[in-house]
Amino acid sequence: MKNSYKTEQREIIKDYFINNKDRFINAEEILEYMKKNNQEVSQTTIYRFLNLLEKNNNVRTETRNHTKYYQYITSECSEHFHLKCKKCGNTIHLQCHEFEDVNKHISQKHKFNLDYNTIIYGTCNKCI
Amino acid sequence: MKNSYKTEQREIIKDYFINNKDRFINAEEILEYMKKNNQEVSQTTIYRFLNLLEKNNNVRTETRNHTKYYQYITSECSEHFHLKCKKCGNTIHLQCHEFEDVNKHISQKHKFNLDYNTIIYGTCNKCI
DNA sequence: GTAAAATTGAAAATGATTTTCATATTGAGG
DNA sequence: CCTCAATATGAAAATCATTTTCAATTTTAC
Repeated sequence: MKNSYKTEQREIIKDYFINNKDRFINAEEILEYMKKNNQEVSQTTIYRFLNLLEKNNNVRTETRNHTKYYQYITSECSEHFHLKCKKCGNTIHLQCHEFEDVNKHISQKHKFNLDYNTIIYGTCNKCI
Repeated sequence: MKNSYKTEQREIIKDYFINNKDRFINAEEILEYMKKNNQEVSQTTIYRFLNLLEKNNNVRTETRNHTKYYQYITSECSEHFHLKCKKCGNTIHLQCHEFEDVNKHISQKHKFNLDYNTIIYGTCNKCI
């Protein structure tokens, strides 16, 4: 990461993100996790690291209930789109050529480049 | 609106939304608009009305910089998707059969129903 | 090693939003 | 067109996630 030093705390937080890459996590959860594992960190440090990750585009974010949630962006998930159910929160990894074809169409005809880190919301059939 | 009374203030706020239906607006902007037009409202009332609109699915929302922005949902914009540039904020109204076809595909094969009020983020060619 | 750059933590500050509580307004049903 | 229960309002205080401040510590480049 540019202009940033490696610290043990940051590595642990990053690992926690990677081990929970299918979920969105907020500052409070990280703080609790660190406490449980007897890792000393102040919440200030957590917030600062989260801001850094966001600035460097290492995370997707989502705001619910006045609090910001973060999901680490792994390369394996940066090549397809994600459909997230607004009700149950379940996420579908959309790895299908149909959508890729439309993506190309949108890029060529509409001059717009969809962001793989965008989350596309809707409702899954279970939750209708 | 269910279980709600019509009040002059609410009508004015709603009109303001409709006259700015292509933009996202926050509580502060509404408060300023009301002041300029010598309409008495407390910010409490504005926040309460915004929450009501959200609960009733009358608005799309977006959070930037710790503040929540709202866009009124008009029927004319509830039948196609919206691509929003993360950089310039410009929005493309995606009225094309290609995307509609994929939408059907996603509904049938992936058992997922995209939400027309979802905003799909990316970057427009001007901003690359 | 050393120093400059970056990180840390505790406490205080910020600021958008919510809550409280007392008062005023709305509209459905007589 | 009254009445009353339901709902809306405003001012001030409270909340709470996040940021700032500032002094002290750690990291890494040279």
